[in-house]
Parts: sequence; structure tokens; C-alpha cells
Amino acid sequence: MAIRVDRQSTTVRRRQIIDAARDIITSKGMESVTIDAIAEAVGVTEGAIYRHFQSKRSILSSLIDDIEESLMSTLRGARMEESPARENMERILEAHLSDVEGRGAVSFIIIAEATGFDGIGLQSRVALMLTHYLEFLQEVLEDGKREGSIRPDVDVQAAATAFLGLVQSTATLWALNSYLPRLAERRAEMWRIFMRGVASQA
Amino acid sequence: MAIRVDRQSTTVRRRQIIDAARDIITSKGMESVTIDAIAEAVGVTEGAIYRHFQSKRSILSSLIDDIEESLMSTLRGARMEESPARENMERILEAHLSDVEGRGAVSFIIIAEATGFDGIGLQSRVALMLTHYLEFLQEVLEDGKREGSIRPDVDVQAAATAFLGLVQSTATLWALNSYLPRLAERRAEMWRIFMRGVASQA
DNA sequence: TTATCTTGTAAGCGAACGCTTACTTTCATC
DNA sequence: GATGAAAGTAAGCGTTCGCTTACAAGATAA
Repeated sequence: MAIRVDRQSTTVRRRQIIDAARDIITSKGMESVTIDAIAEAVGVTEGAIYRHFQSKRSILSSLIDDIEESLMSTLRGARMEESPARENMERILEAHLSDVEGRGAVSFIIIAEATGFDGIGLQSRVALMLTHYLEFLQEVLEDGKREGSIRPDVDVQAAATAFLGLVQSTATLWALNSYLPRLAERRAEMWRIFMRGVASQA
Repeated sequence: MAIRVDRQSTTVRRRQIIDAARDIITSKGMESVTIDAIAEAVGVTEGAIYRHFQSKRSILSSLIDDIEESLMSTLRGARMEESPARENMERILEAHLSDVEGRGAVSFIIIAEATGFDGIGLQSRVALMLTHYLEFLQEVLEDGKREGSIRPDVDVQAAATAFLGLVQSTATLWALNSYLPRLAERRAEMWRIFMRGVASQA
């Protein structure tokens, strides 16, 4: 009676492991991400995990790579060259907040909890991701200045930080209350507040 | 050779324990808050901690009580009845951000990391604190509507959430980068963006 | 003085966690 | 079919952490 083993290549397993880590974070929070929990989700034993990653730290590091990639691709997807900057910004906000609503928005959970990453040395990795993220927003805001839709006197760094705050506070409230009533309306209203804050006079 | 023991009353020890927990969070992050670390900071052994608190969870719970109290007293201190709502809001933002700069702003670290509190059942406690916080901001914003300085059509819930976001994103960036250049200017600019977003036309 | 309550210590228990080791099974290649 | 690399398992090691227990000693009041 041979035990049936589902052998998979490292390429496949690495993906499964990263996806499992992400799922656990969104469903049960960062502190529940253990090698054992990941192994169970993937359907192998703990030892097998170490065939494909050298440490838990490197799993999380790869997850952050993955998150940064999808975060930036969301940004790039929402920024259409031919459309006005304010519409691009609005699409970005919409994409983020429907991410919060739909899938729990791992990216912003990671950012929020990154303060406690010091022990495994991933704090600076998250800081770098945030820098890339904010730099992209700043570019879009600069586009808006060039077009004239955004006031020339706004500090794009401050504006990008404020924009991040919109998403972050919404994600926090969502995570703590499990849901937010009328998130779609909230999104529209928050957009109005932000846009009036940075827009040129109509 | 009798060992010198520094006996203290429960009242005193409870304060010291909560303060130690707070200090550890701001200096080394949530994950470093262990009974052992707290005991060392207070100057007693682990066992003694349990003379004054029944569990780690109850220490953190008391800390959150403490944080809520100081957070709300900051809010009440900044809201002067005779001064216009927008000045009250600005004072609140200023108080929060100088808290971030000066003392690391435990309150917002706690809020950010509360997602992971599920394991010890403090998530709903933090959610409650946030609710009280947001309700207060909403009151101030309603004051502004009554005065006419804030647009009657803004959703105060969304505006309060956006305001929280300003502080949260700034606190996150601060925690990850250890410092933010020109935070005072950043604060002024973020205030301008927020205020333009909710203010009536001048 | 003595009894009692309170605050403290030292030692260690049990569980969880990250990770390693010794060994087995599958699979591609010659 | 034999061989060796790759992928898996079971067991357990060492550490950390929250918490408990048995006992000692300072404070207070009769």
C-alpha cells in the first residue's frame, strides 16, 4: 500500500506556497502565517516547504515581490496615456478600494503590519515597495499639473501620501469591521474630497 | 545577605507595566511585547507580572483603554468651543502629527497592527476605539457645517475616514523610514489638501 | 509576637514555531 | 533496468512564549 504522493516541480510549489501565504494573511491575519499552516494549505508537510524556500523570511520576501508586482500592474493598468490624469487617479482609487472589498487587499495589510517586520528584516523591503508606489502616484499627479487639471502649487509628495491614506484607512476599517456599509458611495465621496483638495478651480 | 526587593503596590505596578508595554511598542514594535520584556523593563520577574494582571491579553486591553483615553483627551483638548471648526480640525491634525514625530504615536501603530489581534481577541476592542475616535471627528465636522465653513454636502463619515488616513499614512511612512524630511511642511500641505476638499467656497 | 495578606522569586511546564535530519519515493535520463 | 537528482515524509531539536506552582519575605494589624 504505497502512499500516493502528489509530486510537483519547485516552480509550481513556489507559486502555491506564496499563494497560500497570501490567502492566510487575508483570511486570518499576519500572525497566522506559520510554516505549518502554509504546508497544510499546500497539501504537503513542513519539511517539503524547505525544499522550495530556504526560510520563512524568504517566503515573505517573495510574497512582497509578488504584491509589489501586482500593485504596480494595477497602477499601470489604470493609467491610460490618452486619458486625463484625474481620471487615471480615480481609476486607481477605484481599483484599490474594490480590491479591499473583494479580496481583503493583502498589499495594504502588509504595509500596515510592516512596523512589526523588524524582527525578520523585511521592514526596508516594504519601505522600498511603498517608495515605488508613491513615486508612481507622484508621476500621475505631475501629469495632472502639466494638463492643468491639478493645481500647480500642490506638493505631489504630500498629495500622494494623502491618497495612500484614503486607501489605508478604508482598508483598516474594512479589516476591523469585516465589512463597510455602502463602500461604493464612500469611495465616490472620498474621491470628491481628495479631488477638490488638489484640483484647479473649475 | 538579603536580596533587596523593591516592593510596590498593585496600583503602581499596573501603571509601570502598561507604560513598559507602550514603550516597547514604540521602540521595538508590537512583536517585541513579551511578558519577559515587560518584566525586565519594570525590574521584576515574569511571575510578578501575573500578580497584577491575569494575562498578556488583559495588559494589552488596559493599554488600549489608556491609549483611547489619551487619544480622546487630545481631541477634546484641541476642540475649543469658541473657535471655528476648521481651526479645531487643524489643531487635531497638528497634535497627531507632532505625536508621530515626537513619540512614535503608539495609538496609530496599534490601529495599524490590530488586524493581527484576532488571535487574542482585541480586534473588536480596537474597532470600538476607532469608532469613538471617528465619531468625535464627525461631530467637529458637523460643527463646521453649522458654521458654514464646511460644505453642507460632504459626507462626514467619509471625511473623517479621509482625515484618519492622513495621520495613518504619515505614521506608517514615519515608522518605516524612521523619519520623514520636512514633516512640518508636509503637515501644512496635507492640511491644505484636506481643507480644500471639505471647505465651502471662500 | 504572631498571624495574615500581599508582593516577590526561581524553576519549570506545555505548546507553538522555525528549521534540520535521516530516510523514502518518484521520475527523467542513459 | 540501473542511476542519480528532485521532491516528499516522519520525527524531533532548540528556542521562545505565556503562564503556573511552590515557596520566601515584607507589610500590616491584632
